[in-house]
Order: sequence, then structure tokens, then C-alpha cells
Amino acid sequence: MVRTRIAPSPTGADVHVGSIATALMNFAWAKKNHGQFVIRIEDTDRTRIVPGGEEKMLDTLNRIGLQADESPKVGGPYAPYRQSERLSIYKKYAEELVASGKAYYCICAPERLAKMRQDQQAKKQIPKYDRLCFHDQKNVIKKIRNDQLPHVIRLLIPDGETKFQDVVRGEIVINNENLDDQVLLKSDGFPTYHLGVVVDDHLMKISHIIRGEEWLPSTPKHVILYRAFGWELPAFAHVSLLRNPDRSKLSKRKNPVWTSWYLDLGIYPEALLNYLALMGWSHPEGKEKFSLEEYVEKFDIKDIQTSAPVFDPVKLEWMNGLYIRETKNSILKDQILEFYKAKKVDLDEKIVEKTIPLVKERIKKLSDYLPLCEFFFQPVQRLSLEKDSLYIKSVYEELKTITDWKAEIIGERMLELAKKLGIKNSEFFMTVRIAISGKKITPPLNESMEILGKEECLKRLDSLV
RNA sequence: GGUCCCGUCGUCUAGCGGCCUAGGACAACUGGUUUUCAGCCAGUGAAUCUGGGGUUCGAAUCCCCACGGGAUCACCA
Repeated sequence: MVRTRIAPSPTGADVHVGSIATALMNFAWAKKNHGQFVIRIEDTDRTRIVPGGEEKMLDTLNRIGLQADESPKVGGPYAPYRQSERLSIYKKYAEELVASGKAYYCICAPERLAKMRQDQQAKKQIPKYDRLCFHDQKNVIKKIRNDQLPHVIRLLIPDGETKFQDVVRGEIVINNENLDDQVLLKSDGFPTYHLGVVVDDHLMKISHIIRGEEWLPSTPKHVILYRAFGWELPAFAHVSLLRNPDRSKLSKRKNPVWTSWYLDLGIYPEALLNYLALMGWSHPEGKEKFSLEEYVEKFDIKDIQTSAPVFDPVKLEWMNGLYIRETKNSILKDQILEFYKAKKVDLDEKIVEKTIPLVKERIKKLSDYLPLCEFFFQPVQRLSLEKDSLYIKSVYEELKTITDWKAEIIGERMLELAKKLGIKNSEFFMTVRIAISGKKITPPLNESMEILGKEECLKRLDSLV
């Protein structure tokens, strides 16, 4: 049975787009194999918890359409799915490790640890705990009992080397000398990430751990833990991190990284997912656009790319444009209405409906709509007209005589007028365009004028005459 | 710095020893459609496959080294 999971930590304001990319792979792999995709909240660092963060993350995941089979929201057979609610479990397992001699108590003060690390670094040594407490376990235990001393539990890294298979990177071998005696249980009773993931992934029967490559260096510790418990190893698949254009990992310093930022821009969840699917993976037939369903069918963790891709918002927008152009007009209308309503802007449905055919090929995301169409709803600040725009009056007079206010007719009459006046079409229409819309870039002019209506057009021209 | 990962057009990638004088997509540029901008269509440029050594009849593909980039080294995840 294939079971995958994502384990977000509510230490940010929202879900990072990179997390969506790995969530997508986890989702796809579970679905492809008719297994389950679970969401587990790893909130063990109470000092970094962002209020409302968990709520927001779950909400975003929901908006994006990656439904979890098990999560804090929907529950499941291995509940609770929030680590802060599983404290007694970690404690039990940590103690078990101490009992079997695979871990030990440590009462060293943070100050001592900090100084030790500093000294080691100064001497260019590998910063590692010196096992002071390990070598004095009896006394340490006595002190903890007698004085109620705060303490942690550390993993005793065995000698030798640790080896494991990574689905995307092959065999990974590391000399254990490079590993520190990792704290497993903190003095506040919360587990560290390392204990938490291993225990939960095992208990929740996670078969494949697909996560960012940032975890690769600490995976040997996890492997050691699995073996210390005598548990079977899951399959590990470390995927590359999304990068900034300068190749550093995608960060909010250099790029918008919160998923809802893109969604709130009017990027479709499907388009975001589709674009993200192309980061480190490619369709067997070379297709660029495909549905989630198709992705699930074609995806295989063995095909995941090892090199790290640069996140390109330009291509994302192109992808979204593809989706917009394939959206039915009536649906696109509703989406635009809804999109702006969420931003507290109420648009006239009739106008939006009429403008859709004109803008569908001109917008790449929903938020492109208003900048392009604002003049339909109200007169906008006008660009200044060229000095030789005196023929605006003729335009006004000509339009005034039109009785059948249709784009085609308006176009014919304007063309005639331009010819009569001896003005180049491009110049003439640009002038009219600015007079009517205030801008140089607009949807097709004749159609726009039809939508605006004769009265409104004349009014706008009149103010210039 | 130690450890680990990675290295094909500007970007995303195809490529799994001969089909590669390296293919596609985005971006760029040119032309067409045209009343602006898009869209659409046609086309152009863009990678000595990071470099150097091997292995092989033959290497982008396998091996080694160098260089470059990244990640990671907490009672953070």
C-alpha cells in the first residue's frame, strides 16, 4: 500500500510554492497507486509558530485542490495528525530508545553547548556534542531524578557508516563521524523534527517519503533511528528545491513564495499545478499542458529530475493564459466577477459578460482584467492627445449620425472618415482610442464602443471638443 | 570550512553508447494577419552538452579529476 504525506510546519504565513510542488508529487504518487495522501502538521517548535499559519496553509492546500485523505481537518485512522497532540507518543519512544541503549539523557546547558560549538568551529573541527553526559549517564540520571533537572534525550550515533537508497539519487553513503548526537526529545517535552517524522511516518505507515533535498543531509539520522527502533525503512525520494534566478533556493527575499499570492493574482490552481509539475519532471510525450488527472496517470517518482529548476513566473503566466483561453466565456465571466468581488470590487455583470470575448485572448491572469477594461465601467484619466487632434469634432459629428450602433457600422464609418480626412488609419484610430478609453492599449475599439454605447461615447468625445 | 547533492540553449527540459551536424516549450527577435495590445500562423538566432583526462570502433550519455552552483552542519523545521 502506497501512502505519502506532506508535513508542513506552521512557521510561515502560508504554503510555499515549493511545498506545493512536492505536495503535488506526493499526491500524484499516492493516487497513481490507489493509496492515500496525508497531511500532518509538524508544530513542535512552539517558539516559531505563526498564529493562524496552520489554518491558512490548510486553506491554501484546499484551494489548490490537493485533497488529503487524512489530515487534521478530515481526521483518519492514525489521528491525531498534529504533532503537538502526540507528545506522549514521542516521549514513550524516546524513553524506549534510552532503555535499549540507543539514546541517552543530556543535561548540558545551552550555554555550554554554544561555547563548545564555537570552540570546535574555531579549531575547524566538526561541531558535535562531546558526549559528556553519555559518559556520565548514571550521575546524569541521578541528578535528573533528584533535582528535577530539565533534560533532553539524544540519539547515540553508532560508529561506522550509514547507507540507504534514494529513489531519485541512488545510493547515499555517509560516514557516521559526520553525524551529531541529535537531540530527539527537547527539554520542553516536544520532539525535534527528527524524532517526530520518524515515529509518525512509521506509525502512520508512510511508504514513500517524497520531500525537498534540504532533508538529504539529515536523512542518515532518520535511517539510524529507524534501525534503532527495528523498523522497516520507507522509500526516500529527495526532490530538488525550486530556485531563485540566482540559483539560491526560492526565498521570499527574492521572489513571492506564498502560494496564495499567485492565487490571489488570478492564477488558476490547475495552471499553477500544471506549471509546477514541469519543474523537475516532464511529460513522456513532451506535452506541456495536461490535467491533474493525466499527471497522476503519467507521473512516476523514478522520472524525477535531479537538478534544481529556476522558478519562472513568466512561463507560469503563459501557462495560465493557455488555461484562460480554454475557459468557457460564461465561466470566465463568473470567475472574474468572483475574483474582484473577493477584492471588494463589484463589477457590472452585463458589462463583464460583453467584454469577455474581447479580452479572453489578452489576459494572462484574472487580475489583468480590470487594468485593461476599467474604462468600460467609468471614464478614466486620459492620456494627453496629440496636438493635431482637432478632428475629434468630426468624429463626434460622424458618430452622432449613426443610428444602428454596431461595431461593424462604427468601424465602416470611422474608416470612411479617416479616409476623407486623409489621416493614416493607425494614427486616426489611436486618437479615437485614447479619446474613448484614455489609453493606448485597449480591446478592439469598435466593439468597445459598441459596448460603451453611443451616448457614453459621445459624452466622452464631447468633453474633448 | 566539513559533509552531501547537482551541472544540456537566458529559463524549463528531451536525451539512457551510434537515430544528435543535440529535439521541444517559455522568453527574445523577424515577418504575416491588423486599427492599438494581445492571440494565432510562419520563421530566425540561441547549448564546442562546465572543463580536462580516460573507457570504447563510437560519449551529452560510462569512469576519474578539476571547476562551478546548491543544500546542510541547532533543544528550527
